[in-house]
Amino acid sequence: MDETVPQKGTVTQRAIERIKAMIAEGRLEPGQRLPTERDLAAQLGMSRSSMREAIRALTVLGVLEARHGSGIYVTQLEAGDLLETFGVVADLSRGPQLVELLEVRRVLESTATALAAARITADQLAEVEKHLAAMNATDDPEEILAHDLAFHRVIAGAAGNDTMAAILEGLSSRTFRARVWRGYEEEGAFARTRREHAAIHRALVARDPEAARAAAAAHVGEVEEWLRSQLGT
Amino acid sequence: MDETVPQKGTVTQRAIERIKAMIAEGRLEPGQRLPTERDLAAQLGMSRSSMREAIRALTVLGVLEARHGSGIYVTQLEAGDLLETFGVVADLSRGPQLVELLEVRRVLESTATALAAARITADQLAEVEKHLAAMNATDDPEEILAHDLAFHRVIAGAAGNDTMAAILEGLSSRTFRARVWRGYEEEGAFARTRREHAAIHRALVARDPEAARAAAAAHVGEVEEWLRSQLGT
DNA sequence: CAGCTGTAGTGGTCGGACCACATCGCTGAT
DNA sequence: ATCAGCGATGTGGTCCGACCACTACAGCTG
Repeated sequence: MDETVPQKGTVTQRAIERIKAMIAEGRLEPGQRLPTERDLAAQLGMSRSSMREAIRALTVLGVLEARHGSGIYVTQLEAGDLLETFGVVADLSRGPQLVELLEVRRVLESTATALAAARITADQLAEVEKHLAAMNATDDPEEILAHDLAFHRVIAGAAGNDTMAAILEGLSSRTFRARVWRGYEEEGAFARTRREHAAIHRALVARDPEAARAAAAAHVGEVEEWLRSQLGT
Repeated sequence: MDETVPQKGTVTQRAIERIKAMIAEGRLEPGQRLPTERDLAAQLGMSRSSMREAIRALTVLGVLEARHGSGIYVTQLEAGDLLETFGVVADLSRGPQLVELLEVRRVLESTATALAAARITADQLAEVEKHLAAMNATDDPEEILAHDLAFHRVIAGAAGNDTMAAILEGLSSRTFRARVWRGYEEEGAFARTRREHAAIHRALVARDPEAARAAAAAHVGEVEEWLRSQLGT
């Protein structure tokens, strides 16, 4: 009788599934250290090369973390770890897909902002105001963009849903915003952006979720509409 | 003078960035075939092993597709390709993070259902009804789950935003639903689920976005609340 | 012309070697 | 006895070369 299980897919793919399964079944806890690459390969009856490819793939997915000279560890499996790859989607999307992505962001960002209006603490609100002021105090597009991102990041964080915040972080990834930003700024959109941010801030101060939701939706919607018009060219 | 660029991170990591950049810059179009592993490795001045790890990682991310004996190709970079990995998040999330994930799903699902109410075609509506009927005609949990998933999939597809549909697909991934489903069914929740699905269907037929949004939000919210109560144990 | 076949080229797997780095125990001076 | 310094060990990172499995296509065969 042959005990060799039916080979489905590539060896590396099987290794990925096996490791994922071990984590899903709780046999590997977050933060725990895995056996060495050499041992793992031996356990699953494959070469170290194939096992390394599996580990590399899971590392990129944010499931594992390899520390040179120390070992391989399971990440904390928190939202930030696993959703980091979400940025790749934003980076590689083009044309109509960017609009769809922005539409998703509008939905999530407006919800997050509404939640934040109800839950934001005084400290967090102070941080929001810090970035708002910094944004209005300079004309350097790079700096404005940085504070713009931080502005929304603090708000998303105040919404109390780390998963949602992590997704929004990915949707607002550096290159994504930078690409849209380039042409956007040359239409005097800065002034409008500042007004919109001010409106969001007002709603947060007033602790008015509905106003916050509307302001955030309008804010993202502006960019969305602009991008949509660009595609029609 | 040394021409060797400053080595940042691992060789494999650099290869991943380089290939991603090539795609982002449009030097590699969707569907296009890449040079062979051996050539790519030579071009970037690294070993085939390291290049293979990079390719494997991008394959898992849904950016590349390797066809044994044929070559390596860029995927269509559509929502479905890139967001397939989103299922991993759902598979490996536990406890409070599952609730957060469900909260995100509630937001997106309700929006998608509202959009569907305005845009769904007769054919799509017929498909929805097919799964609704099949779902009510059996008591086999497995089959019910399958039609449940299909029910929501058709609706998400009718919303007209493939990106949103792909994310929802990941959030409703098989194992994710199966895990929640297990205990959920033993509380007579089937009857309630059927009522909720009927409500969603009614809203779609009436082409009433607001009713659809409310019905979908309530539907997901029910599961969300149940899961939240389970964690309190 | 259709079908088969052989062959070159591709990704998939393997094993081994060596390098770079982290860790920890040992050494030896204080 | 304490602790700074150092060296051995083990780990992931990289490279190489070989071979296997599969695809694609040119060329042959009927």
